[in-house]
Amino acid sequence: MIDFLAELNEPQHQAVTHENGPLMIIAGAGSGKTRVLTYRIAHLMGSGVDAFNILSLTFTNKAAEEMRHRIEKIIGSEAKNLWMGTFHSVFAKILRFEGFRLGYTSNFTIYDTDDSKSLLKTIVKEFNLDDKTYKPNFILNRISGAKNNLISWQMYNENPVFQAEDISAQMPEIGRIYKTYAQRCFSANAMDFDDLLFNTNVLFRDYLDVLNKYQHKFKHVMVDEFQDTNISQYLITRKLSAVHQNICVVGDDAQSIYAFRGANIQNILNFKKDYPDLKVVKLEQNYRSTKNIVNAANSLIAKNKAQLEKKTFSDNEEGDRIEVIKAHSDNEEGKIIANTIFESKHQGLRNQDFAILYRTNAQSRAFEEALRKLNIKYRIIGGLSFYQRKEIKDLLGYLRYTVNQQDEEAFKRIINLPKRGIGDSTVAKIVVMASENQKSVWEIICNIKQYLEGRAMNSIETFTNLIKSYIIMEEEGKDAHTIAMNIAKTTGILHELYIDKTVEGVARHENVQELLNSIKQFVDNPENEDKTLGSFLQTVSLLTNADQEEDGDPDKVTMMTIHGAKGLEFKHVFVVGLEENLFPSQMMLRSREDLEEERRLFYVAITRAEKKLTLSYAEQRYNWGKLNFCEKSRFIDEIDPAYLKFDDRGSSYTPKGFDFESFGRKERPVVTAPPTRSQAIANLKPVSQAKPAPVHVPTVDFVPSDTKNLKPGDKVEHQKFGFGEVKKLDNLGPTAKAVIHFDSEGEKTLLLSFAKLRIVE
DNA sequence: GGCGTAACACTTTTT
DNA sequence: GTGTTACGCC
Repeated sequence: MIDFLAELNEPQHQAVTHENGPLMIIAGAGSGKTRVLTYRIAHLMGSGVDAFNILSLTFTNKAAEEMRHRIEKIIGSEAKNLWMGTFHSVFAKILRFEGFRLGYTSNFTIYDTDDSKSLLKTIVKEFNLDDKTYKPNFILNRISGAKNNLISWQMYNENPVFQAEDISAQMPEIGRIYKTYAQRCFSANAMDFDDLLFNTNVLFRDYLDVLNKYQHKFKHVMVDEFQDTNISQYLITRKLSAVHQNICVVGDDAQSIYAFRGANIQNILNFKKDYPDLKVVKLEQNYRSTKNIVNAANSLIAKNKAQLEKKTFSDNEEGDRIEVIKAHSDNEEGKIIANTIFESKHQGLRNQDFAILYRTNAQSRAFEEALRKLNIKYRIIGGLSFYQRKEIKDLLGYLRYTVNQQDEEAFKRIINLPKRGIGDSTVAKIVVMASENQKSVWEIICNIKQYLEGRAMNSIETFTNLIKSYIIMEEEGKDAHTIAMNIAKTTGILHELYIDKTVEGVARHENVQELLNSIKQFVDNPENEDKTLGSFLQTVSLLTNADQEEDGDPDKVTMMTIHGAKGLEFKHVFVVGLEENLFPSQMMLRSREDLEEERRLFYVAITRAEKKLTLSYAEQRYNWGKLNFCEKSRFIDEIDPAYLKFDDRGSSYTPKGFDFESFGRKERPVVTAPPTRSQAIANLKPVSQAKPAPVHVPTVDFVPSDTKNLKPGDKVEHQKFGFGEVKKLDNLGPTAKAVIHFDSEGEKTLLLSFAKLRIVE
């Protein structure tokens, strides 16, 4: 075996060679953590442990793949058999095999955040609640928090503490929403992200034979980024390693930045209590950054109270002081940083050596524009990912529905797409029918003429026949690419985008082609044994932001949020937007008052830098069309000023060495961006449109905007039927309904979401 | 009933 | 600046 142990320092060596019994590695930033984990697995395999007995949980799928390749280089192709991946992807795989015990089929759908929110929205609407108080984001966070602490909807509704909290938040109905949400997901044969972990816990709790099987399979369990695991994840790993007791966790409490999603720093702090004979190894030497950067980071993190004792240090060169730039505006901030990058390239640095890190995705625009003007190539990680684009989700919707006809979110997305004359009211009727007859939407539309009539029915039959033809292909065992190609063609999605010659239409067509390509790659990849549509979908829905495909040119400036930068390193890092209320974030401070997590986030940002670090802030910033005046972030002042160097360059600053001549005196960007939607519209219409004077229209309180106040006995006015009285309200069904007795028309049942009613005082 | 247009609301971080 | 909803027209 290759002697890779020689190059390790003492604590690293201990961590790698510790074989049996629980182990905790506290790995400071830049301490060679990835190397230790890689070698540790290689060492275990070298001493006779089979690859398929090792489970290694990472934070991104990409990290897992990289590690697998590194191990492969040391130990050989046996590394292919390692179980590696994110918590979500590994346990989704296990649930595919074992989920039938909980009532799911093997091709269950994974709801992403958008699906979850859309489902919550419909539930709120059905309950006739005000969607301004009941915000899907908030409810989802609440439900997610409950699930991550293993609180089922039953437990949630039985516990008066939660109800008291919800009442004080003006949302007493959250318990009921949670219940309905969970039941809907289940009947749609779907799990959201949190369910993947929650259900794994249920599975291991209720089916001891299953637990036993995996306990014996995984002789070694390793968890990377342990500081960012939540209770649910921790319990899974604890159960899995209960037999062999070979659990190895790696983490750094100073880099815990996911408490907002349920990560629990107590996991690290309490780990010792759960494993009394725990061996702890601390990796404290930073090999990544200069002394200046490490010291500055230490001086900042010292302000935090909750942390384990450790002393990180660097034996590297002293390095430059940290530069702090004050800019007049957000756009100027972009220009200055783009210019700095442009100049630094003469000092032998390449694009790929730079990273621009910000707190929120929305901040990327000023930097994009500035970099494009100087013809500097960049890539953005995160933000709206490829798989969140409308055209992609549309095609994926068809794929999902082909695999799982219970998937109502997919149904709602594709039923009238491309337009086939099936409108909202028809869809609403189908949903009502389904719930009244205790059947799934699919069963209704397969026999639609038994239930409803009207001109949309023929379109619905065409639709079901289309889907049926895809299902047959799936049952015949055709691979994912063949089916997806067929769907893209026969639905007309591809054609519709093909004939759309607008800029966006062309881009969308390309995107769909790209998706089809990636499915082809998935099918052609010999490492994927299961080439079915179901298998592809499960992989796709668990891709992380860091898993984005590259276009082959690696020499680009990287832009991303600090959260996305975890585990990465760059020669020169810019941390931008250091303004009070932006970083630390106003939201964070208002909702959780957790300044320490924001500080750790800043710590993570600083420690990404190898040689140089630049901090910047702007005095004014445009946010959603409004100009805001900003103050310098308190975090800059928390760094020991001995490590800082202040610089305020004006907006007239132009980069040295920028050759305007070769650009024809004009800034002529070679990297062209597609015009934005508004630009495209502006190109179509002349600007000379006179705006009509605003007309004052008296507002009328028509339902549904006011349904929350509607109760039996109310006198109402209907636009068409005139005056009447509410007899009965049925808001338990999928669509809220009211039985109203009208003076002229007699009794009528109305779908409230479409009725035009007004409450008469 | 369906579809196009205009006003409206929304901006934390991610699996 | 962008995506969603509501209204009014066909």
